[in-house]
Amino acid sequence: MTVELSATDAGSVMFRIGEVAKLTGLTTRTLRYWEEQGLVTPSSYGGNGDRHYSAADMARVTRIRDLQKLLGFSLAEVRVVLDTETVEVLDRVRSEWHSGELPPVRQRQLVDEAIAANDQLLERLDTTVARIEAFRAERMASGERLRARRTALGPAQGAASGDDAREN
Amino acid sequence: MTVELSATDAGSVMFRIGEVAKLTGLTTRTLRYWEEQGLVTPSSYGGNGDRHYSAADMARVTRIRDLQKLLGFSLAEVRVVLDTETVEVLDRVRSEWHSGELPPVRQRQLVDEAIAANDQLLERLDTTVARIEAFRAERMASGERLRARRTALGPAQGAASGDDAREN
DNA sequence: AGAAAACTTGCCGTAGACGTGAAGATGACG
DNA sequence: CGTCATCTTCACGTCTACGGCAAGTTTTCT
Repeated sequence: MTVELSATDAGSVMFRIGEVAKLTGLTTRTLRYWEEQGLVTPSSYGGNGDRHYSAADMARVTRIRDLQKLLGFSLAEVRVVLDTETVEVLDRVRSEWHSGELPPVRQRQLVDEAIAANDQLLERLDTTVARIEAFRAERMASGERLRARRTALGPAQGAASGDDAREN
Repeated sequence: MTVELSATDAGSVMFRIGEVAKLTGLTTRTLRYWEEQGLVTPSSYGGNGDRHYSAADMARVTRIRDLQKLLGFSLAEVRVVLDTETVEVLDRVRSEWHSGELPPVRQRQLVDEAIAANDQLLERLDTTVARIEAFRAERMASGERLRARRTALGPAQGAASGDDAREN
């Protein structure tokens, strides 16, 4: 049960690709593919090139997985979301550490882009929710009709004793 | 603007594949593919084999599209949903035309199955909406922070070439 | 030490959901 | 009657998101 960790980077805990796979329920192939697509890059590599994932990397991996599996985003869409989040983080770091590393014009541009992307995403979310709600309403009505029909069909008799008489 | 309709079937309005494509935003290839996959079959064919879609067929097409695009269902999953809906329709038809064609036990069974499938679908809709709402809340907060940061960065100054007018 | 496990980089394969012509038949129009 | 727009049925091409194998290296276990 010893969790195989490599802690070469300044004492911070690092995971190997196999561990990340097990912990996230993904495959190593998927992780390499995501890296290939520029979605998540391990923060360091070992001598033979083996990947060392930090806790932050892990978080990013699970985030990608959630966006993809829970929200049904394509990897391209995931990329957009992560990019705006990255801008946000970078912006915070920059403003806290030493504001003014890159020209303010560029800063404004980045933030504006992030805002635009975010708004677009929000819009999409709203229309999607609205449509799903409409569909839900339909299904509710459908369920009402079905239940009415069932009560009209007579009392419960589905729980017969063990051996059932097969009808056709 | 003449909508090309073919009304060969007892006066009921029929659409040709191209019209269905335009009205639904799909392609003719997609419609043929769905038919090939047994998802939607035009209720009649012309002499040279051209497809005639009824209004009910159209409804089924848009339903498939919504299930697929809004809820992220695969065509296999769509098939399941449509099957239970078919049961519901059959039940209505049966009860309206001449109730009692097949044994009530079987009727009850069918209705129960439809109810179960419907409830399952509703559950999935709810969890999906819940996830999206949660994500939406995240993004809203993110947007707040981004906007705060932007106002902190100073007034609009994209004066260079005027491609700045991004406002909502 | 030496086997076994885990990792690496290729590179080709696949399933789902269509796209994209090709080649030919049909019906409407001037 | 020729042309044009649509339709038909193959049949191969494409994109996404990986799966899987090979051949080689490194790490870990005993």
